[in-house]
Amino acid sequence: MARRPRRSSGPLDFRAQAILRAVIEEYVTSAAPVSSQALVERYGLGVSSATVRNVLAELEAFGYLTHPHTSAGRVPTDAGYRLYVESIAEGESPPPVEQRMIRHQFGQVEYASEHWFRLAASTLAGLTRSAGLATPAKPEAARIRRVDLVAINERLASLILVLREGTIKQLMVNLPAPTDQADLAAIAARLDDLAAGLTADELGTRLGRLAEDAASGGADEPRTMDLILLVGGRIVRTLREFDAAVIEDVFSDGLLNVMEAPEFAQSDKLRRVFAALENRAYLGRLVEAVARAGVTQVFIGHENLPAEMTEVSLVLAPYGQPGRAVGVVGVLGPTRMAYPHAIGTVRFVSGLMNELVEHLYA
Amino acid sequence: MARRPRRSSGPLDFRAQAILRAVIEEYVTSAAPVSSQALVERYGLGVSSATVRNVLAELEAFGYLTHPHTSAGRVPTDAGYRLYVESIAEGESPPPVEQRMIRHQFGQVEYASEHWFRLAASTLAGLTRSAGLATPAKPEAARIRRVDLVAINERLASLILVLREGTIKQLMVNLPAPTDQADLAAIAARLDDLAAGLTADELGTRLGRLAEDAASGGADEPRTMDLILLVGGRIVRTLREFDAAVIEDVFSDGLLNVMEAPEFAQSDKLRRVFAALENRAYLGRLVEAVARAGVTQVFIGHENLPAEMTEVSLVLAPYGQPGRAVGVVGVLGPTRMAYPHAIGTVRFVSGLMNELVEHLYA
DNA sequence: GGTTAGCACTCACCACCATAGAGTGCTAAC
DNA sequence: GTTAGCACTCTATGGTGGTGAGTGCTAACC
Repeated sequence: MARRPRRSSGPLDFRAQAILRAVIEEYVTSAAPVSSQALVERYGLGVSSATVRNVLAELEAFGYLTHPHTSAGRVPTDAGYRLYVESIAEGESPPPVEQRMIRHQFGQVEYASEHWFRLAASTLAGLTRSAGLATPAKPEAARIRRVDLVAINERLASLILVLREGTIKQLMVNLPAPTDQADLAAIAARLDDLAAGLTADELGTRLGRLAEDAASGGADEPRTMDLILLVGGRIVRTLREFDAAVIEDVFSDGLLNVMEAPEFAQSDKLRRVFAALENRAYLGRLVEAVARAGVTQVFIGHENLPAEMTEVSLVLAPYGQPGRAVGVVGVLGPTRMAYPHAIGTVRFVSGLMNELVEHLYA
Repeated sequence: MARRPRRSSGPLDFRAQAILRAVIEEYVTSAAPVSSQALVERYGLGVSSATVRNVLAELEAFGYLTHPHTSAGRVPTDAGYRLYVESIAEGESPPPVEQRMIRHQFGQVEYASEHWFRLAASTLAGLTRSAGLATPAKPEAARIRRVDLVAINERLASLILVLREGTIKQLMVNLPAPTDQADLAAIAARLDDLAAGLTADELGTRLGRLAEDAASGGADEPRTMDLILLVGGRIVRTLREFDAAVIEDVFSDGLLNVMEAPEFAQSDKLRRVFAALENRAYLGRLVEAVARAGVTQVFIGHENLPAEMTEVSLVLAPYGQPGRAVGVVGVLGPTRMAYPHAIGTVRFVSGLMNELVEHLYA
């Protein structure tokens, strides 16, 4: 039931928007319902508390605010936060001093390694006092750069796949018959030739053809050929799994920051937040959505479908090169979050990651 | 202040021990202070509640039990749990059906991969309804099995180290001058020759000698030699770091199980448990102690020094081959834990991991 | 028309008290 | 050494009244 639009063409006049903004900013710092008087005192609104009350009632009618109970102040709803967030697009970037410090820290760290993503997560956590999240950049369809086989013992070998972006997959292969390092090296060389530059599907078809040739009496010894097909099959399967996996890993840091927020003083809420963070499947889906969309997104409270996440918000930004490899960085905090600061910080870090990733494709 | 030892030579007579055991077992299931009457009703003690009360008072004087307040039942102290744990050495292994199921699950999983340790952690978590922990087996001094270099772009290469046990280390190397894959392959081959089978220290001295030879006019082109020394140095450093790291990774699962325990209903306690689990440094130290000692150990409440951990207990068991590679599996739960079950389960899983690891050295 | 002072009303919060019940410690009898 | 019995202690529960914050509404004001 929409009601009395007033004074301006939009559903919400300018003053109402300013007051909504004030309520949110006050609530973000105080964590307590905001009264009309507090708004008049702390924000130069130039009207009396009675007038503010009228506007607050209006904002509540539109669904942007609520009331815990009759004699309490106002609290923003998810819709209120949403409206607010839409109005701040860019956010507040960290001050230049901090930007330099962060750049410096990234310079200190092993390039493109796990440490990189841990650092991104912990930087975000530190700057926003929320939980920081970071996922490695992942290509859409992995391409093989190098195949290697190392004998662990005569029935067990370690298969090493280097992908185009430098990531590595390793797995153990049980050998059907005792095989020494020399034989393995030969097989690895064949596979390296065969697979270099290919995706899972391309390698799959090429192996298929090879198998046909072999059946009609190819050049190779049958035992060698069997091994090539065996290991090749494993490679294809591993790559397919990797491609299918939404997001390989979500590094997180600073969960304790979130848990210290007063809204999680009741232990069941605390538990739910924790469960939300553990639920990597869902987190992965959000992350994927952001990676696909290619723009910074904010998920607020109930917009994050699972029940555990209704009291938290996420700010996620993609980085990397669309079509080649994309990762996501972001923060997770209580819905009562300093959005401009969070958005600005996440954008800055994603920009930084962007620059850094470029070198991988230079 | 020790007091009135009675009836038997030891500080605690047989009946007192039985009652202590009963208190603990009752408390473990009920999570509430145990009254003298509950003990008489549920455990066939053959005496009246008044007699039990006398014994309880005695046990309290010895420090094995406490009182939350005058009119409450008894609760075991850490010392009480300790005495109890000392008396159950072996613990209760899982029933054969479950043992078979677990073995089967391990069979389904990628050999010696990350999944292995995740599975160990989640199996332990599931069986004990606590948090499960597992660390990969880590050698005392890593030995190189294989060195490889893959060009990412002309100024950036991926350095791949395969260690003797099949674990892999990967790092990025910035190249001082543009270098193509062919040159890299040559350098990698030289390093592979040079480093195979060596530890960090051994490789370090060998590189030192090489540098001397080169200074006095060696066979190689100086640019090649520089690169070999550069990359060689990185290898030595990486290996040293790896050796120094107490424990590479602690996989954990089922933290939510622990958080659901009623003793963590207050959110600050919950937070502390969570902080304890996050504090990998300390967990690492305990794990290392167990790896060194080579036997299953139980850490109870205050015995786990940091303040966050005073309300949790750990059961940790080593696996692997002493002197070659050792890892640790275990569980973390509230001090009010079903110790016999936890100990038995942890021992079973560590035994299983032992068997599995043996294949790596077969 | 919008704005504002004033006031009645609502409701969470707190302190206070009384009661009930659980479980002990002690004493005296067995 | 054991036990029945009882006084005692302390928590937990629920009800009560007062306080204060903050609203919503009305009527006057500009």
